[in-house]
Amino acid sequence: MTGHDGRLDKTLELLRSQGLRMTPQRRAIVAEIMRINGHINPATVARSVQQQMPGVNPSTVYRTLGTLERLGIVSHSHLEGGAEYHRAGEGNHVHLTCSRCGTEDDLSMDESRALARVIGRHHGFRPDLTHFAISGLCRSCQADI
Amino acid sequence: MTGHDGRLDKTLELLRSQGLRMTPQRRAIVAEIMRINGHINPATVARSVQQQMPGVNPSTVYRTLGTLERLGIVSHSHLEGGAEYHRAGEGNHVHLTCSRCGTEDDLSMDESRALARVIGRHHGFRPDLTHFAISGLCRSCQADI
DNA sequence: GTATATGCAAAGGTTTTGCACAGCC
DNA sequence: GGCTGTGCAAAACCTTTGCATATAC
Repeated sequence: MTGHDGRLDKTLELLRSQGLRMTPQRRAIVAEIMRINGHINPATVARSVQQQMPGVNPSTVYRTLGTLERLGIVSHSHLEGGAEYHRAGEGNHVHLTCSRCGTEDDLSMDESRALARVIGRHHGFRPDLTHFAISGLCRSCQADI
Repeated sequence: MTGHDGRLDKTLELLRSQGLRMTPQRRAIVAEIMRINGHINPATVARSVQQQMPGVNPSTVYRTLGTLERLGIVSHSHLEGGAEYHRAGEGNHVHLTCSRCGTEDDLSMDESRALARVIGRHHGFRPDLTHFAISGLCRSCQADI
């Protein structure tokens, strides 16, 4: 059980309670979004929805995602717009980026290993430290808020 | 001190040692890439370079990044091609994505907190668990390799 | 001189926006 | 009927590729 239906129903209810209209397109798009586990890619959602309901325009999907974000149902990370590179030799340690001031910091090798241990413990999941990037607030920005 | 110059010099030396040619454009692009801390976004690099050296074509930047990747100086993560959304309520736990089979898993709240503790310990950095996405290999894909 | 790097142009994909029309309430 | 949501079309942006030209060696 993944809880699709529960969260779908709750979302539709919220939309209605906000006076938003229940069009077939919106219903299909929201259902698809709630069906997905993990990351929600707009273009992918657009393709999936079009398979069961041809003629749904991609712009409708983007607008629906915008609406859901305004309501706090989803949020998005920009990921700076596309593919990203990082220096290869530095992949062994984890990058911390402050989302407020942009400062970059790194975890030491030991800290990175500790982190990988926590992640691997119960899942057997081996994180790729090369692809690690964690955003958050650095110490001084926390103090400023 | 961030070590721009050191890594820039080493990179240029490596390029030369590979018989690659030192054009002004390449020099400017590599310098910009080595100047950046954290993630390197091709389009952003293209814009920065064009500011100091107008007329540099974006395709040159992409090709330079490809060259650097072939030499092992940088590597890239696809990030699935663009902006991504996730359900807001679920931001509290960390997503694990298997880069081989695409399976998605999550850390429990407790595990997420343990992870945040490791990150915060020596840096005072408060990670934004909403924006967390870790790629790696799940247990069964590790076995397959 | 030759092999390589660049610019240019075209094409494919993603995302946004204005406008007219359709359809939910 | 009024207001919202949708489709369509156009445009902006990112990225890749082929080809002719320029240039580092």
